[in-house]
This record gives sequence, C-alpha cells and structure tokens, in this order.
Amino acid sequence: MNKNIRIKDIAQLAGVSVGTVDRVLHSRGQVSRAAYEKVMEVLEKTGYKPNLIARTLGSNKTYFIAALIPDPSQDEYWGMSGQGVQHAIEEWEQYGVRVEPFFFDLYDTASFRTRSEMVLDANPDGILAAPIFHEEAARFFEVCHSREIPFVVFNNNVPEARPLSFIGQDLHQSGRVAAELLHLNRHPPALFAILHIYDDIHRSTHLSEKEKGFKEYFDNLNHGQFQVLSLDLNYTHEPTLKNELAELMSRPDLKGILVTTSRGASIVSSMLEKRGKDDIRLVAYDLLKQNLNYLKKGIIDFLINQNVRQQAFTGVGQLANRLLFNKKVPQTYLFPLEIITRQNLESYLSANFH
Amino acid sequence: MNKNIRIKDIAQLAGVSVGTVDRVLHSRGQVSRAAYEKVMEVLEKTGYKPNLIARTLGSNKTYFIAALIPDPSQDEYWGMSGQGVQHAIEEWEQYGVRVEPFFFDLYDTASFRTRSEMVLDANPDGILAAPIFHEEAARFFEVCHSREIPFVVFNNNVPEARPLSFIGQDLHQSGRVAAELLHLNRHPPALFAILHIYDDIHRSTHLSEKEKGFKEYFDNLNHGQFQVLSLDLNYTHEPTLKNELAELMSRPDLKGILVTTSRGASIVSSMLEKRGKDDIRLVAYDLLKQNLNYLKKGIIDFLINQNVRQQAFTGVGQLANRLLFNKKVPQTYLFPLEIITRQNLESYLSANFH
DNA sequence: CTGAAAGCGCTAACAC
DNA sequence: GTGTTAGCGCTTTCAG
Repeated sequence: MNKNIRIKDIAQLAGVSVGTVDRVLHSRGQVSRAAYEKVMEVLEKTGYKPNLIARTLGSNKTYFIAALIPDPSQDEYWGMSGQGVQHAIEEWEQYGVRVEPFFFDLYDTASFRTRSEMVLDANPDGILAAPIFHEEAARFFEVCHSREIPFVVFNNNVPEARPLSFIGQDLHQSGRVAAELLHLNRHPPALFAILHIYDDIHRSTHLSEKEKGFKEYFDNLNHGQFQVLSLDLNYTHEPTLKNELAELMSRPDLKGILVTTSRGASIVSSMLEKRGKDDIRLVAYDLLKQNLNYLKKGIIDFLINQNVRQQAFTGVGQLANRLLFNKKVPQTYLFPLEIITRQNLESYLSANFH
Repeated sequence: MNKNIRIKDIAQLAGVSVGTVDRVLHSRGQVSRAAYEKVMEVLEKTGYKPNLIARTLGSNKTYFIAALIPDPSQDEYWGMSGQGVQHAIEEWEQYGVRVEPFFFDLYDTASFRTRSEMVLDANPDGILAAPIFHEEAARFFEVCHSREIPFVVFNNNVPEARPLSFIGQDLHQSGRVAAELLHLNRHPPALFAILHIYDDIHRSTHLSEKEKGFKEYFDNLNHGQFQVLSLDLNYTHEPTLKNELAELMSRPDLKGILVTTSRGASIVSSMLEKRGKDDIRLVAYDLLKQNLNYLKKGIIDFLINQNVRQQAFTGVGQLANRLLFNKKVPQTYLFPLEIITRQNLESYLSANFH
C-alpha cells in the first residue's frame, strides 16, 4: 500500500535532514550541490506530494484580502455582490483568511479613490475589486502591480491592468444570446431595440460589448429586413426617459426590446404593462426583485443572469486558494450565460449555493 | 485585536483542560454537568470556531467513499458522471479522503447487485450512488441503513430509501420548462409530443415526472386547442421506432417535440433533418456530442442541461464535508434547470468548474 | 551549509 | 470525570 510519503521519508531516503529537504522544496537557503541532487532524485522517484493541510497549519500564516466593491445598500445588483463577499468572509474565516469589504459610493469616483487608498493602507495580501470606474481603477491597479499585491477583478474587466484573474461573463456572447431570444420565431419585417438605460457616470464599455454581440447576431441572419435600433437613455431625468420610451413603443414594427442594464428593465416593463403591449418581447438582466415580478407576470420574457453574487464569492476563493495553497488560478473565469424564464426561475432561486 | 480563539484559550477561560473541552465539543466521553455548562458558556461567549485545518491534520483519519455508478464507457451521459467522480477523487485526495468508483453494467441488474456487494465488502465510510435500478437500489440502501453507512443519491431519487441527501433536479419543473420552450410564441391549434425513448429496462418514474410537468403546463394555459401527445418508444428495435416517429412527423399540426431521454434526441433529430422539418421545434436533454451538433445546426432548439457531472462531484463533496468537517448537508440539493441554446452553449462549455 | 527541535491547533490514548 | 501528552506533516528558528 502506497502510504503517503512525508518529508521525513524523503529525508531518510536521501540521507539528509528534513530541514534540507524543505530548503530544496522551497529553494530557500543554501544547499550543497550534492545534497540538492540527491534530494531531487528521491523527490522524482517517489512522486512526493506535499500535504497542503499540514503546510498551511505549519506555516501558521494568516492572510488578509480586501474587497473593494460598491456600497451594497445603494443598489440591488451590487447588494448581491456584497452578499457574495459576506459569504466568502464566513467561508474563509476558518482557514485563517480574513476578508474585509471596503465599500465605495457607486456614484462618486472620489469615494472610489479614497477607499482604494484605504485598501492600500491596510496592506492586504490580495485584492478583489469591481472596477466600475475604469480610469480610476486602472490607476489603482498600477499601484497594486508596483507593490506586487495580486488582485482579481470581477463583473467587468480592465484587461490592460493585467489582473491575476478576471471573473465575469463574455459580454459579446451575452449580446448574442439576448438577440437570439428576441429573434426566436419572429419573422421579418421587425424592429428590435437595444436600450442602454443608465445614469450619467456609468456608461461603460461593458454596454458596448453587449451591443456589438447583439448587432452581430442580426447581421449574421442576413435577411436585411430585421431592423436594429440602439438607444442611450438617461435614467436620471424620468420624464424625458418616458417620452423617449413612449415614442419607441408606438412604433408598430417593434417586436422586441433588450435592456442592457439590470436596473433599467423595470421602467420599460411598467410602461409595456400599462400599454398592454404584450406582443413586444422583453429581455433583461439579473434576478432583481422587480425583474422577477415582471418575469412572473410575463412582461419580461427572459432574464439573463449575471450571477454577480457568485462572481464575488468565486473571486475571493481564487485569491484565497492562491495565497493559501499556491493553486493556479485561471486568467479568465467566465460564467455561463444563464437564461431564466418563468418556468425555470424557481429552480434558480432555490438552487443551493455550492 | 480578536486573535483567533483556540481550544487552549477556551479551556483556560473555563478553568478546565483541553481534553474536557474536546469532549464537550464532540460529545464523546463523560463530562460533569458543571464542566459542561461552564465550557458551553465560554464557547458561546467567545463564538469559538474550530480550526478545520488543524482538525483534519490532528485527527489524521482517512476516509473512504465508494461511488456506485454505471460504467462510464457504456454511455456518454454516464460518462459525464464518471468524470465528476474522477474530479472528486483528485479534489479530495489531499484531504485524506479516498474515493473509489465501482462501475456496474447499465443494462444488467445482476451486475448492480454484485457491485453493490463489493461496495459493502469494501466497508466504506460513505456511499454515492446512481440508483437507476429502483428495486435493487432500494434493497441495497436498506442494508446501508442497517449498517449505518451514510449514502447520497444523485440523478434520480429513491425517496423511501431516505438518503442523507438527494442531488438532482426537480423533474416536474423540468417538464414545465420544456413545455414552455415548445410553446413560446406558438399559437393554437398545435400538437406537442413528449417522447420517452428508452431501452427495455430503463423506463423509470423519472420520465413520468417530466411528463406530468409537461402536461400540467399546457393544461394551465386553458386554450383547449393545444393538443399533447405522449409516446413510449423502444430504442432497441430501430425500424419500428423509425416508423412510429415517421408517422408522428407526418402530422401537419405537430409543432414541437420533447425527447425526455438524453440519448433519444439524436435519432429524432436525424429524422427531422432528413425531412427538412425545421418548423418543428425540438427540445432535448443534456450536452451530449450528438445533441450539441444538432443544436448548432438548429435542429434541436433547446437543450436542458442536467449537469450530471457536477451532480456526481457535488455528491462526493457532500459526503466528504460531512465526514471530514461534520457539516450539515441539505436533504435535497436541486440543480438549476439550465437552458442551453446555440448562443449560450459556448459559455457553458467553457465555463470553469469551480 | 546542515541538523535538531519547537511550534501550528486539534485529536485521542492513557493515566489518575 | 478529568488532565496530560504524544502525535499529525510541515515550517522556521537557532546552533553549530
């Protein structure tokens, strides 16, 4: 029976002490050429695998991960990311990994800057961040690099920052999925609208990616008769927004709408409902309370779930596994594009959280 | 700074020894009422959380989990469950949990019986099983109960066996989801067929559950003009099968087909393709190679993913967590009903495995 | 350069 | 009933 080989065993086989074995294992300290080679040989031959449990206990290190995310109380979507971090705090506590959230104001880049300062001052061993302010985040990540603090980003990527890992979805594909769901069984002529409904400061590349995928889908169909309309709408002045939406909805050829921001869906839904427009298909994002209501009523036909809660949780997990066990983490970790309907909704809500 | 509380600390605070604390923690051995209460009090007050790393290292136990599953080489679907077990083997090895698969012949109940004997002889600490032979499985689980070996079932449930945990999907809901996908944007009059295509021995309650959900969905629509047809077809005699399918497909009112078994879809697909019947919507199960091909070609419109790979992996995880850390495991762990289309397929295939 | 030895937090055998 | 103690496998300090 191949009982597990311990450092002690390989020391014995190589005729050296455990100290020396440890030194070659971690290339720390000086080891004579002879000893080094002997140990390496035994290591190979036995196929030694370190006991990671013992390793973390022995080193008795405790790690600190900072999570730089939007204030969960400001927004339901970001509330879910807060939940993911909370879950991670509990999960990793017992492994000696302390996770602390740093909340910034969703609408205030200055707050992002001050919070990110605080993160750096706290001197974390790893950072999870939702880089929703692109430029500020990029600057922040520069500093992380120079201080050699590994960081993972989720929700949206900042590729040039070269994070340890990006966790999120393929937004281009997301746009294509949405287009497909609108297209399903529709015949030309028809107009499909993609609406970006956001407040002043949050117009991100995020949204353009979805739009590209969306348009690409319809382009590839090459019956020219499908028309696609893209609209940027401002969330902050409601009357204007409503006017623009009303105008859009009055077009008789309009057969489907995609709302790219999770919060934007409810206003579109409520207007469609009031007007009894149940021939217009509506696709939106995320399992927000309002969205679920409209999905159940049949106003929203499909939701695409971005699962930001799980994203945040996974992000912390990546960092912890890296720090604790030195595990490789995938450079990009893409979540599946989950399609939610009235009928499978329940199964997602009750689905346990690994 | 709230440095982590160790057993030593709480022993000190309670004025007892670590041995006593350990005894109340694990309710092993005798402890005086007074000591018990004192310790409990300190435990509560300090919010003590054991260091699981140290626990597993200290106890130095090694657990053995047997996985009783169909031979992965016989069938692509069950091949995926084999992969899940394989993944679990690697995952848990480092925690001192040995997982060993026991493969039985998918088409031979006798083989199930002999393999389950072997499982018992191996004297495992926990069992994961795919109870596809209902009666035989029920008998086997009786023995498990009498020997007090905890077992988890996945894929399909055997509720009367009262497993530690069932891992799978809500099949009733699954049928409803399928119905919805067929119904989408179809107007009456229309005929929808639900096909159970299986070989002799595998007609299970499994399939009837899906059928109930399917019919329920259409009943609830209460436009009487949707017709539903349910057909049991035998996989083993292909010419007969093809005849029956041909007859079905010739009905002009047929607008959609659900195939409830993952393997059954390819034959239906190939026939639809040959006949150029692209107005008949097809919904099927699972990411089998053939199914993916037909999905990409647009013959299959939707796949519902049962994710049996992840089910098996999760099942082992439940047992391991229970044995190692004494974690509570949910009595039923339902997986989401994942809807796969041509456009989001890629995101599922590349989605990393936690 | 190398070995010995003291931990890490917890378990479990053993003595009283 | 209770306390003591020797591990678990690895890290890390400290002599030499």
